[in-house]
Amino acid sequence: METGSVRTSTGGRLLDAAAKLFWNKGYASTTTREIAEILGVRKASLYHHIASKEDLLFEISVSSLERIIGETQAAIAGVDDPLERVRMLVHAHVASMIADQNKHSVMLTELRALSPARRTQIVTLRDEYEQLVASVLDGARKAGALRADIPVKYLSLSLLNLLNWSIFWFQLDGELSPDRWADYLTSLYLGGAQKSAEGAVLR
Amino acid sequence: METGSVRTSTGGRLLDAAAKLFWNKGYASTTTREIAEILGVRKASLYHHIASKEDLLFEISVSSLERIIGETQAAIAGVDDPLERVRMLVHAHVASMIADQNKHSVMLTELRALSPARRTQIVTLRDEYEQLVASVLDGARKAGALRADIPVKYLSLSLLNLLNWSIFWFQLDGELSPDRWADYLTSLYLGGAQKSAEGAVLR
DNA sequence: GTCTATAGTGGGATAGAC
DNA sequence: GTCTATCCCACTATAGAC
Repeated sequence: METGSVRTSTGGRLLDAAAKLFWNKGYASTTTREIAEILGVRKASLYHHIASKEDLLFEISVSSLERIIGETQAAIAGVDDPLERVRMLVHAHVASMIADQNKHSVMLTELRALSPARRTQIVTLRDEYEQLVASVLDGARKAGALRADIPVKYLSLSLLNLLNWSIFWFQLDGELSPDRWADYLTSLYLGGAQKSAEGAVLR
Repeated sequence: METGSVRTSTGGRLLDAAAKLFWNKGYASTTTREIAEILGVRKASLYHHIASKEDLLFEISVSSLERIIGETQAAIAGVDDPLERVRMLVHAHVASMIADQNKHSVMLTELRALSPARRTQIVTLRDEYEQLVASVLDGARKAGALRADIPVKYLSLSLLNLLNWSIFWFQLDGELSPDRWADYLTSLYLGGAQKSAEGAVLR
């Protein structure tokens, strides 16, 4: 986790502070002064830890994606039942996303602000994750557990829409726990919203 | 449509040009000079048509929401069957969204950049639309067509996630037509991804 | 590792001629 | 309705002391 860069106290808090501001105000509208204020230092001091503001956005994006990829892979490792793999994936995605809500939101919405070279790196990581999701679904489809009349590509994009964009309204302090939301999502995604699906795959 | 403000040639193209740039680069990173360049004028000339850059973002958001509200209401008016109303809503939403892709994307992602007073106005319009969706779903649920084991609030948020965030990867020139995507979405949302749903509500 | 001070740039918006 | 010229401001990043 900490390999490759020194993480002092200020350095460690830097990413979280930046993610919070980038998410609340947007990357371009957040000033280095505001980030420094949260950390209790002057803005010039930031440049001892980073080379540029864009570094922060890049590291936030990488960190968010590596976490979600790692935790999702871990959750489905060793699980054989095709539909159970889907359930595990949904739960891991929701949990990881909510544990890292600011970073994840920023990664999803601020890709445009990165330089082309770094944007490519993030897109590659995203593709890697989308491939993981698609392969879980494709496995379930090949096992006869998922419908075959809609291309896996769109089954996959739909699940990602449901998963990713929950983050914009999900409130940790609300009445809904991450696990319960993951249950709703799984049941709805697999069983549908129709009456006949009532109780489907809800545990 | 044109009531309340004069829409000269430059004025009319202004919103579209701004929406395109705001979507490609983000609101904060788009300069008035770039907008002017597209229109073939100097940036000072923009201020004959608008009072501020923020005006553009506000008008884009209002225009996008009024369109989607209007077209969705029109699509379900006079339709009685509860599930058919859901289908109509999905088709109208997808069509309207894609016809106005830049504006709609900007409305969804740049809310933060508006001043509090104007943000409130946009949030009110969004709430109005979400109420419309929730009421269609609630009608179907009360008619016994939708499951009752998941609160309508979450049935509604899930459908909005599926609908709204398609816009970020949907390509009009791709192999998928808006109507076909709406069919997939309807079938998936109502019937689910499981094998047993195969062919569900697909026309 | 943090500070003060400032360089250097580019932004939104305005003045006033045409 | 568009232009040139410019104001004023805030930003990122750097220099160099401590």
